[in-house]
Amino acid sequence: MIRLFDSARGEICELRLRDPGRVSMYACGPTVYDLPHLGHGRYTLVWDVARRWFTFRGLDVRFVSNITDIDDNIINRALRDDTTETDIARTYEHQWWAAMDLIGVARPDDTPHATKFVAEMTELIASFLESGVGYLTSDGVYFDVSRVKDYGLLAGQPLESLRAGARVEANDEKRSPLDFALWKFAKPGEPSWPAPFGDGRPGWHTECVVMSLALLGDGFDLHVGGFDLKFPHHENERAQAVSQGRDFAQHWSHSGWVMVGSEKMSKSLGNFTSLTDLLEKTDARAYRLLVLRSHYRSPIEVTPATIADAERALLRLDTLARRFDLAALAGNALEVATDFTWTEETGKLCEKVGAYLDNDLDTPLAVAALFEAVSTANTAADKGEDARGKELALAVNALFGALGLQLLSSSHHMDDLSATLVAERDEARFTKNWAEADRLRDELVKLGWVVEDSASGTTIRKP
RNA sequence: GGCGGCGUGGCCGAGUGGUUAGGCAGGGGCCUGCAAAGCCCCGUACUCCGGUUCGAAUCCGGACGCCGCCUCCA
Repeated sequence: MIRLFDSARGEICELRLRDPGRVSMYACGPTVYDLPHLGHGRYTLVWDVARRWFTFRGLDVRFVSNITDIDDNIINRALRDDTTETDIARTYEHQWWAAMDLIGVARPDDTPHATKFVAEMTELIASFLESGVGYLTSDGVYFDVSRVKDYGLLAGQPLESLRAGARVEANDEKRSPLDFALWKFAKPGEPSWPAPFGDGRPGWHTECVVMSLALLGDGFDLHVGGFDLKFPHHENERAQAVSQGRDFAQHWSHSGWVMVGSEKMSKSLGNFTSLTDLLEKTDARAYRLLVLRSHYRSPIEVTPATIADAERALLRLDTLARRFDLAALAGNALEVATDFTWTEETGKLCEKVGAYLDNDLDTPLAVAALFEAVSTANTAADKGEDARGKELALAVNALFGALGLQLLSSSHHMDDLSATLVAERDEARFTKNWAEADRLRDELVKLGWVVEDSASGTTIRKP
């Protein structure tokens, strides 16, 4: 049984499935108007891990995550860059997937694009106008939140108190500052789609409710995203669905944000680091390990220091992979080692790690248990229990693999010169010519290698 | 103002009332020709003030500090 904190209920509860054995899961994807930043990296990693874990548990997961390819931000960016909205969306969607591939986030099963669902959106909006839940103003169509009984469910407070805190609204045609745009009429030169109530473009909240219901159907299992989407975005998605008497997501989960110093990283604060930049100078696996080492609902600091810390921890795992000659498991692919054979000892490890992960995706405890198993494996091998060490190492590899973290035994290819030096050093050591052996080691170090000796000879690796 | 969260050893970061979190860094040792890697040992921490309890980092009350949402935001 998988348990997960539910933002609507405010407690950890069982993830109940509409169809036993199958998980339908939706994550709001990016608006493609800029490079993805570390916050995008965090939420995609968190839910990639969840998806992988569900899959490892034998569940058939259908994961849908959209691309918002029409939005005010895209229009503004196109104006700024003196190009078209289509060009901006295409450019940054490409950047998005490139970053996702680098960071090892598996592609969703479906990636609906908002512009491909406009017909469904206008149909929905028309029905809102008909029922009176939606209303026209001079600049678009708005949704009357007072028409939804339990509006504020996700925000955790009633409509009145939300309204009390709302900031002064520029648009005085809205009945309430909490009402949101379903549709925005196009200004001259802006991209627009035809609609009986006036040509224009859909509002963000309408895009996601339409796409999630279209692909996953009413009452799908799990809707996820970053905490900052909980209100108003997710609240508004839900409001639209329930105002039509439709079942929406049965379970809501939100992931914590990335902090910069003591502030949340966000587009509006302008304090973001692009994921693309990070991945250029860092092993992407370090970011995944950093994310895994904290709980998904807690804020994390991503700084050069915390990344370096994760990189050194990763080194310990790669050293294990090298010592036991572990095969690198599939990175971006969602493959699960279903044919893994557990021994009594590794079975217990799997049980322990699994219990942590089943309980609100407690990756920090799971990772701690795996690091303990690394020590156990090394100790076993040190004592000459090679088979036992190997079994443990294989299990650690399989379980990290289930979380999408690849252990690498050789991440760097040895060039001819280095290979020659290694061979010469083996010869020097064999003949106990220590001076020559040390000289050759110095040469290898100068070439950027870390030299390690063992009974079977010299091995080299990058630091 | 409303709602929610956080405050743990040098750093990062878990924590279900009592028994080792884990990682990184640091110190000592084993191993090694010397190293590296690995292994063993070492820190006795929980913002503050009360309270409950045989016993609290963990529960209750209060104080202080910090953060987030209520506006676009993962």
